[in-house]
Amino acid sequence: MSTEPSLHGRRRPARNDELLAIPWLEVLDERQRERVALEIKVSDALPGDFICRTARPVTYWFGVIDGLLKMSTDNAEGQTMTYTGIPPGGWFGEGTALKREPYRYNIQALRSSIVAGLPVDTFHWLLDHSIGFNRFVMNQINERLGQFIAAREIDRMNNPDARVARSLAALFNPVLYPGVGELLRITQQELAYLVGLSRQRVNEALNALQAQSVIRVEYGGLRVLDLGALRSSIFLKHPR
DNA sequence: TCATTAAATTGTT
DNA sequence: AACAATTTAATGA
Repeated sequence: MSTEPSLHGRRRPARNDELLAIPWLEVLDERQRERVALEIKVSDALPGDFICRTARPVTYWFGVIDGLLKMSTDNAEGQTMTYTGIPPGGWFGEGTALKREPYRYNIQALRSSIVAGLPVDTFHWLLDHSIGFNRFVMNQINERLGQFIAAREIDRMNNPDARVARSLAALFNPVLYPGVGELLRITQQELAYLVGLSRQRVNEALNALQAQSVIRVEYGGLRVLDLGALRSSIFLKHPR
């Protein structure tokens, strides 16, 4: 418990290029889009900054414009458990926003990030007035359910290469994280934090995946070549 | 814009 | 965990 990190950077209106990075804006009609765009707030988060914390009241529905966040929680023994990373294009917290309950997770920036927030009242207004928005949120929740089931599977795998592969596949999910595209900006150290392995082991796994032409390792990021293979882990037998 | 230097990231033991 | 090698970012003329 040293220095308390700031809750977030100062909030400001969203710039135009930042609005373009918000996937659900395009399902709204012009009137709704114009109204909502004015209410979206954006903040720059530095590594370690909290976007939201457990037990705090809901203020916003959040989305990642750029950067990388992690979702975690502290258990009774005081240990931090990391659940997932959130790359660009990802929106989260709709569960708590829907119920107007306190946040159940900590969301922290893993690197310098740009985070957008839609006030909960506006979130509810959209639910009441836009069918497209409802469809987006429903689709989002459904897709995440699939991810959590996959995450349980990942946790039970003992093969580190498989864990890295499946965790990567989750981050490359085009529905949940449309801002990622082909190239995921993430360092091997950051990925190691998310997967729960050492950087060395992650490096080894990544090179194995690269050798199978499933991904390409780049400086400061990873490029998917075969998302299906990443998901199914068919390459895991060591063909030598 | 280019060259130099510092910082970040990766590869390896 | 330590260290060398490589890549990018920052600086200043």
